[in-house]
Amino acid sequence: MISHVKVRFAPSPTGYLHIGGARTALFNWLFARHNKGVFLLRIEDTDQQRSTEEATQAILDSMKWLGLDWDEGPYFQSQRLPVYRQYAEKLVAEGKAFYDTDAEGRKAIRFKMLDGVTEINDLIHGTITFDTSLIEDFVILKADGFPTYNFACVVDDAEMGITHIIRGDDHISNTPKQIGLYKAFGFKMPEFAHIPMILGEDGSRLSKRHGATSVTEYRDKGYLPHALVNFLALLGWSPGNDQEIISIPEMIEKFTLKRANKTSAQFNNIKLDWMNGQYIKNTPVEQLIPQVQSFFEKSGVDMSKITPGWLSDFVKLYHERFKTFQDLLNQTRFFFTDTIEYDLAAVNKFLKKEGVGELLKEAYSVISRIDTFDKKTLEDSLRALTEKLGVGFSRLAQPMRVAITGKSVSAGVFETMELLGKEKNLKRLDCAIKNLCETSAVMRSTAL
RNA sequence: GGCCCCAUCGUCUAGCCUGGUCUAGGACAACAGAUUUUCGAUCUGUGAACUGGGGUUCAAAUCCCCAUGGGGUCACCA
Repeated sequence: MISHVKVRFAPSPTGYLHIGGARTALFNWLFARHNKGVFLLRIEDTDQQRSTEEATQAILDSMKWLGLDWDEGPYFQSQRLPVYRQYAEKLVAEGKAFYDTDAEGRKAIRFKMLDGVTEINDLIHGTITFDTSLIEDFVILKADGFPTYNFACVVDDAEMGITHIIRGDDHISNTPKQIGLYKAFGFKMPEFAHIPMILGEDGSRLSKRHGATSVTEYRDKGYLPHALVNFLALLGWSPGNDQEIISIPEMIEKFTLKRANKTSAQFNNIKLDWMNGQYIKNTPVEQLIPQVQSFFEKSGVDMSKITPGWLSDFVKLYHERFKTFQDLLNQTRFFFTDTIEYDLAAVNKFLKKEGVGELLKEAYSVISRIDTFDKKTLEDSLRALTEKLGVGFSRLAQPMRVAITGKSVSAGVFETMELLGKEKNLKRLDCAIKNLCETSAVMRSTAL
């Protein structure tokens, strides 16, 4: 454990919190918690054009949803303008910075970059060397009175006592400028740790065209926050063994920068889905129920007639079979609507077969006579039927599944039928029979 | 283009610092088989990588150099 650790996450509120930012925040948080240090949040809103309050809110919401609680802040740089001005003027007074007017007539303060060699002792990369004569005198205070990123960042990190700067390695090239500032002020130098970026699934920089890239999108698609955190933690860090599912306390206990990677990682939705499925399985049904309820409601499903008992059976039946709440909804829409979508391939493969219509008619009459409509009775009577007719049970089960769910893939057919209820089962069977027996038309989306 | 960073299965990674135990381990995905009323569920299994070239060394995935490839950055954006 390193003593007196203080780290920060310092996003700029120009958009939602994306996956890469979330990972940076997570590493800082984990580092702070592991070392019993302080995690601070600072909003770098020095771009008057692009900063928005909605973005700030979205970032805060995302952090909370992920469970990344901060101990200090959020501080807003826009509220510290006099501080930056004062520091900038100090440099001017000492001859380390100067006023400069550009071609457009804007007057700003520039920092005099000293020529020489600057070394960064990066905790992840080791020594990185820069020739500072290649770096121009950069603006530290803009014409609008706002500081630039490099300046505000250094002033704040120093004033706020940040000991370790953990950030994306796209900031490596900013570091010599910031070190120049630290030296000019005589500030105590922090440690730097530049973690690799997260790339899109095709290996290029993460952007909107990669689909979901923001934390809120994953939340809205029905992912569990702990699963996302677990997945993100493993992107660029490893506990050192073969463990894939790691609890937050365990992550905190094992997190060290020494085990952080240098290589950028490609995001992989498929693995995230698998991981989320693992977390779903490990979550007790009782906890899942309210989450399913609210996700379905938000998605426009009419849950008003759903009883607690039914919902409980429903979640139990699908517990091992869904990866995200959105996935669950996609799999089970046929329960909640009278207009089901038939999968054409499934219809052709199982319904449009010789003798299926007759078989379904027999099943229909058996089912219509069942009074106690539960899976046990259904199984007993339907199996008895196929035995009587001398056909394998799957000859009946498959067409029935398609007729009832519209798909060839579903949970157990009896459990599904029980949950769906007698009336709807009969309606859907009837519809299938009619389509098969009375017309040769292809079933598509059929209103029941 | 200048400067900087990086380089192990398709993907995430272990191993690298402290060369030998690596005929390179795990996970996701893929594929095959099993099971089952179906499956995107479950179980079992298979294929799959040290970017290339030089060194150093008895010995290199591990250390050094070069090449190549990928990424980042060069704003009064952050």
